[in-house]
Amino acid sequence: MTTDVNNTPSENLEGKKDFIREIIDAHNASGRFGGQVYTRFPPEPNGYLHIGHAKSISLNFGLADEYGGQTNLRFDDTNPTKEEQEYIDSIIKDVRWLGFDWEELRYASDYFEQLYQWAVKLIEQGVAYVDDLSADEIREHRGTLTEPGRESPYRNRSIEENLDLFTRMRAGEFKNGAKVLRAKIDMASPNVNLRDPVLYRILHAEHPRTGNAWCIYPMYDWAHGQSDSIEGITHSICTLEFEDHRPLYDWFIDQLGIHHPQQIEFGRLNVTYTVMSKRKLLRLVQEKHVRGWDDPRMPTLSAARRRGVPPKALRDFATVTGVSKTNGMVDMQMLEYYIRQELNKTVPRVMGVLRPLKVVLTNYPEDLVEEFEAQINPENPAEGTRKVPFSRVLYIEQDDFMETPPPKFYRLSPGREVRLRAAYFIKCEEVIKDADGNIVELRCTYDPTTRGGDAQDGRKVKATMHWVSAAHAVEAEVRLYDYLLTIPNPADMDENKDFLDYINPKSEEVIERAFIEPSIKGAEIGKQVQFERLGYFAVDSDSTPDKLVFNRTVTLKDEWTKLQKTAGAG
RNA sequence: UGAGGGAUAGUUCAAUGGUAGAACAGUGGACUCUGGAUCCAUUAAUCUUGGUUCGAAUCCAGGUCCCUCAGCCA
Repeated sequence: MTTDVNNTPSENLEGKKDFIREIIDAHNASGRFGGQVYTRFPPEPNGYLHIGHAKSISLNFGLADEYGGQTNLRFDDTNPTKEEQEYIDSIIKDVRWLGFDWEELRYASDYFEQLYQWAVKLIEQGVAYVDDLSADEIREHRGTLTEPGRESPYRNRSIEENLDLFTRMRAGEFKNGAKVLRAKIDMASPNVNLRDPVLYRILHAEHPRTGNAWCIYPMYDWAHGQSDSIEGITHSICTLEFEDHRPLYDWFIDQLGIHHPQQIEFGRLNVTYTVMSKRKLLRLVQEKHVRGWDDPRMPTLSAARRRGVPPKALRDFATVTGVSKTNGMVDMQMLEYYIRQELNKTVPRVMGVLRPLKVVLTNYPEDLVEEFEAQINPENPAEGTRKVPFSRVLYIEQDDFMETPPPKFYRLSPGREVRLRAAYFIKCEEVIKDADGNIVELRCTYDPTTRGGDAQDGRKVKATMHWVSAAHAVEAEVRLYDYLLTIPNPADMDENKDFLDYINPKSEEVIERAFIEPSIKGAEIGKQVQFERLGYFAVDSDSTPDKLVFNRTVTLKDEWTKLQKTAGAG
């Protein structure tokens, strides 16, 4: 049922059980569900899945897998005014991409008829009634957190009248908001969810799946538990904010006398420097602060895929952050660690120069072109080598040269010798500047005896740098991504500011003309590589046959940048 | 001020009456044809006050702080 989920860190967490697994063990010990574990992932199709969902998905599918059970994907599509087919499609795609496959694909809307019949049953049992109060009046009657509510004047209608009215609600006799069906529980309950919750509202709206078959739609509380029950779910895992709903979840199921799943709540996963609420993500998209749901800066799964994040990194991240009853804020660097870990093992190396500085090797023959063998992945030599052409005119990274090098700068500077990866040692002899004093070219010499990068005399060099042959380089656009926000926790912003005020202006930087070694030619959309010394990159969907576009998935860890930052701060 | 939850290194999790540990982050070092990777070392925590106990992060009592709930959203 699950696929491609081996070798997750959970293997290293053996013996450590979180509270959910302990509950399941207890159920298995008592025989409550006959040893069965059947879970479900129940998104509402009103937006794209994000990293927080990845945790819920991994948990639900992972649990079932561990206990030899099954998991359904179920769309909680009970509110047609907010839901769209586009979201259904993207969710299906994202769950698959994450590496999971479901036992059954279901929709809450599959159960509309059954839910309706059960509502009728509740009316017949005298525990549900049609209320004519307006939304405002209902709110007013509900009381407050500290004061009990008051009963609706329509609360004690006869069963016959309720049945008649409910039938006519379904038949479309009433306008939106004219009536609702409510459960008759306790208007004085200290838990406001039990103060006669609404079961059905009238919504003359077209549903993505049921079209115009219905004009009354069940509320979450009425639909969710019963849907779980129908599917034979044993453990209904949801987030903390539903704790107060559990008594209601249990109440409905007990009234109906049907299979009773156990609702279990766990803490949401938040990550620093981004936002995770659907409302905020929707604003980012609608107000065009990003280019779409899959803009690589977004925390959505489709954005992660586009940016080049391997699904295994997300799964490992979900596993290692654990499950508890605290709503935590995990450091984005934790996620980045798992992204790097996975990509380092699996992705080929390539040399690419983002900000080119021309280097002319004055003692290298004009027309000579050599080809060097460079390892595809030093982590896995079995992958072999690739050929990289070398010639008299090269590009190196501007950052790799300093005319007056500060302490601890190991790279190229006048008179200093460095290694060009897999090629030769070169030495900087002369710096060429334009009229404004900008460095435009370096004149260097190479040492032919260091061919392949090894010095015969055993002399050492402090830096090995990436490079690209000017005549052979492939031009590409490269998009560098940084954190979406300038502050780790959006909750820490000034009260009179909006989270949009904290969008990182450098969250995206576009380099129009970068130079990549020719082996990159023909790379397909989605192809992941490491640009040596720079980071991991993936070919973006904006690429065309004529022009490659790369997204930086994540940088490499970088001691030098860190040194500069700490020096700048001090 | 009603109800329901929560509080352990900077962060996320362990420890379930018996030596407070891991991962990420940080720091120092080794190694290196990626200032990458890897390896080694290291800094760093039980919200608070009492109580029970030979022994408390864990049990009990009081306090403090944080989160969620008053949609015809989910």
